Amino acid sequence: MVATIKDVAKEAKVSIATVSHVLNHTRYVSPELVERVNSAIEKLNYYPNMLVGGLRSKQTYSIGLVLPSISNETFGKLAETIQKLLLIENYNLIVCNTSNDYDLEISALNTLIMKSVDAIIIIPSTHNAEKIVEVQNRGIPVILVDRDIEDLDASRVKVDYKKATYNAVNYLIDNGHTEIGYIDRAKELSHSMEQRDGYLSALKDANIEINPKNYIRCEGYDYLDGVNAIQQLIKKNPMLSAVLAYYDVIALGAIRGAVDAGYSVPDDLSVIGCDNMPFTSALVPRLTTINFPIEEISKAVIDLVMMALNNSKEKKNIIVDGKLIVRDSVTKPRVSNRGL
Amino acid sequence: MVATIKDVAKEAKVSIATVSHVLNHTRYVSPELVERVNSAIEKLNYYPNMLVGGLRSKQTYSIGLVLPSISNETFGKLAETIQKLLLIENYNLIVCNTSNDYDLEISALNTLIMKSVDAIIIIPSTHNAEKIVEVQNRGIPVILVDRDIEDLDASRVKVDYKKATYNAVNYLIDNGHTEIGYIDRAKELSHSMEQRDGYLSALKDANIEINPKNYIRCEGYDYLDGVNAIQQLIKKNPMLSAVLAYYDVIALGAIRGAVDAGYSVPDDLSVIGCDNMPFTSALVPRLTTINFPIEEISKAVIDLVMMALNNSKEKKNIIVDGKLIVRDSVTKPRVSNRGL
DNA sequence: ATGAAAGCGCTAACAG
DNA sequence: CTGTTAGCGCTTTCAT
Repeated sequence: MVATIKDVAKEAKVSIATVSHVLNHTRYVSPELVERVNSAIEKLNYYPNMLVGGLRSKQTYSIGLVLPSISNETFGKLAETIQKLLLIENYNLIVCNTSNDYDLEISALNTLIMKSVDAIIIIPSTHNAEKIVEVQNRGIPVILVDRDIEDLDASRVKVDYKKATYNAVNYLIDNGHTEIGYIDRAKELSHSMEQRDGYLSALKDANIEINPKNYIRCEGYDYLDGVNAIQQLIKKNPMLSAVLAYYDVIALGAIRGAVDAGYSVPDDLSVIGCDNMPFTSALVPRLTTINFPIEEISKAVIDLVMMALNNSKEKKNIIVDGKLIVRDSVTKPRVSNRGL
Repeated sequence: MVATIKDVAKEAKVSIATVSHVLNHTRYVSPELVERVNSAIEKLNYYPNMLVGGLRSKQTYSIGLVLPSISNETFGKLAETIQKLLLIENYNLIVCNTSNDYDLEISALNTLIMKSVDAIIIIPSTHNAEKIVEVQNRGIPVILVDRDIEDLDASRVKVDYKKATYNAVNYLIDNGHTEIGYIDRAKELSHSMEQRDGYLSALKDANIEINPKNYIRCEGYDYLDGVNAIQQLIKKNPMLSAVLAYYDVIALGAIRGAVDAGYSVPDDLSVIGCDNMPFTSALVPRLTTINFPIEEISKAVIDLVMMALNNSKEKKNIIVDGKLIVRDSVTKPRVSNRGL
């Protein structure tokens, strides 16, 4: 039915070894034979089966990508960028969603093991390194992205969230804000700790007292969670003049919630988001946000993957900057509370 | 290094056939042997290699998904939903982006052939059926989603865009609008034609004269393209009181562009989008938009894939509704132009 | 410079 | 009820 290497060999009147070598440029073949093989391939419409390559304990040219969700625009874009770069190197991507669920993460990892992927890129959903270590022990290199797992001997690419958040809060302080809220994620992940760290350090360095009423944790990733969070925050501290959200969609919800509560944004409430998602620059007001440098991260990931694929045992830590994108959602507070 | 079926057989002191049958429940094996095999599997941490199954010309349990982009939130969500449903049936998804480019689509299809996928789900980027027919001829079933290719003998899942757009325009007419703009995509795809058809039919059925000044084609998928489009449209026809955009992000841009031009939305300009992307319900004003029923489409796709995988030669056409989600971005025009 | 043939890990037909 | 064995399509040694 579908042509195999045997058919090509027969058609070209050569051995299958010759066909294989023509396909892979893996030893000298005389021009005439190359020509005959290529015609046969074309005539029979032959495509080599990539899976068997993997059988001979070689590469499968598949890379696994495990992440919480690709329907999140940021992660979707990341997946797409990584895929495009990988394609250049002739690798394919098998994407697995975990929905931030550890069991799903394990089953994703198991699937990728069974699919004999050459490497796994993962945005982990927990701190649990056990399964990842098992994967590594099978000889599959693992690259960690965006979120960290301590004590794991793996290459990583991360955003310097502490610095990014520190800068963002500082920007609010420079604008005269002192009652600065922070909407944090409910789940305790490495980057949340870093971000919180940046928030607290910035306040501390500016000698602003830390007010627990300005801090809230937010359950989900839907804008309604942001609506809810900001309204609670406002209730707890009516003096609140600025707020930082861990995710642009939450910031969007915060704006919506503030508007619904009769606030004007940014005049009554300045808002900063995180991720620089495409829609943020179109909002009214345009959202000031922390950039998530997708291209830079993707390139770094590819570098690390290729390094691992070249059997380098070396591990590398790449840190990228999350710059503040200044737009229109931050102004000076109506009445400066500084010193009150 | 990594355990194979042989190692398991040796460890369990049975034949590899028995191990295989225990793994696949494909013939009776006595409880004692099952027990021994399972212990051996656990002890050796054995995972079957899914790729070899495909070698024996069986299934690979991989399905290909070819679409323009997963960083588009709608397609990303679609990919994720399809993947989740497929996972229940024990299939994995290999996602390929085409960026609406035919050459990339071809190379994606070639890759999927070489990866021996069991079926291909595709949102095509052209009307060209040639490569798809080749794929089918290799025995790989193809399911078309969202966009159509005429004269192709394949199963399909589509939104009734004509009806959806007809309804949306009718809703504007019912609200008293007569100068209704339409921002169309530049690329001529099946669904654009259907949408334009719906737009024109609705106007015609309401005896509203078709005004070419109300129609514009828009190059890209960025919100700035929407900004640009609406500003041109306003310039061409200052009487414009409502506009329909082919994509929520373009609608977002249209709002932004209208606001920048001194319009108030919806008071001066009513706007309807398309896709019901998550951010639309958080916008100020909340966007009225045509729903893209992701769950329903995904389920239909899975049904068709499973049907094809069961060797059914039957082809099926599934049409789903794109309902109008009424929110706050449409009002009656300030001054009704009806009859002017 | 090319071919023959041994496997890669597994399934399934065949044997007992 | 279980084991033996012939391949699946290809890569790679070994031989020529």
